[in-house]
Amino acid sequence: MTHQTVGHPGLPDDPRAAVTEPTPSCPVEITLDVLRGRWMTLVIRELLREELSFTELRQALPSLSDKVLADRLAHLVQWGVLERRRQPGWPPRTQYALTPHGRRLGPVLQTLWDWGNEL
Amino acid sequence: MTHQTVGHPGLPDDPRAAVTEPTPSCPVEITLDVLRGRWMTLVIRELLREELSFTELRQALPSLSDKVLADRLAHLVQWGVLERRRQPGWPPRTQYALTPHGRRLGPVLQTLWDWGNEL
DNA sequence: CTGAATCCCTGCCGATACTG
DNA sequence: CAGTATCGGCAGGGATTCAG
Repeated sequence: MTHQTVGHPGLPDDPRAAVTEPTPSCPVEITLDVLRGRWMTLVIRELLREELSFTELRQALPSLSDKVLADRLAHLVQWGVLERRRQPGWPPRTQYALTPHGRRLGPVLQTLWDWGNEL
Repeated sequence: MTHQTVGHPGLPDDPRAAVTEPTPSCPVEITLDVLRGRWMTLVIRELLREELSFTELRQALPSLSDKVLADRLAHLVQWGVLERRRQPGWPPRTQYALTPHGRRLGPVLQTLWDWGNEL
């Protein structure tokens, strides 16, 4: 963390903390964008336990459709949260594993859990 | 926090941490629901600085429309994040201030900032 | 097995106009 | 001043079908 402004304790001393409209360069927006969308946190939770294949994820989250699962995984790969490893041979198999950056979402989700669990 | 499960380190030992589909009772979903929607984090940021009236918020976030601002404020009041205080007399004036629970969103936003700022 | 393509439905968000 | 009412555009998400 950088140091705090004197006038606004608790807010980062960064120009992006002073924007007056939503912008993709704001770190808070970035994180919320990674987490955005139904099923997203559950997919991440499953992969925090262990790396899984497409089908294993489907079995873990039976009500999640193929299309949405593929969307979520592609989204996370694009953000550098997930690594996708195709296995050669037949039948095809693709393993999904969190990157180091992705694994650091664990504490973030814990923070969200704790606040939501308050009161 | 409660203690951790042995088999799944880093995940809360709570039935709600094992759900297989999105549910409103999950604390993570609760927090993300509070934070959901465009402009929401900026509105909260403004109120973390100091309590403000409707018009002061409009001035702080000029591109935010009346309707959406009213929606966001009502949403936050309903979640117990904001307290709404009507001043008697004319012209009408309504002050919005974070509750203690709402003020604890400061560290949550900081966590989101830090992760999004990584790399 | 691991997706991509398509269709449809819903809910969000913005703009505008209006009221106590 | 502090909202509400109404409308329309657009993107998200689910079901189904098809392909490498």
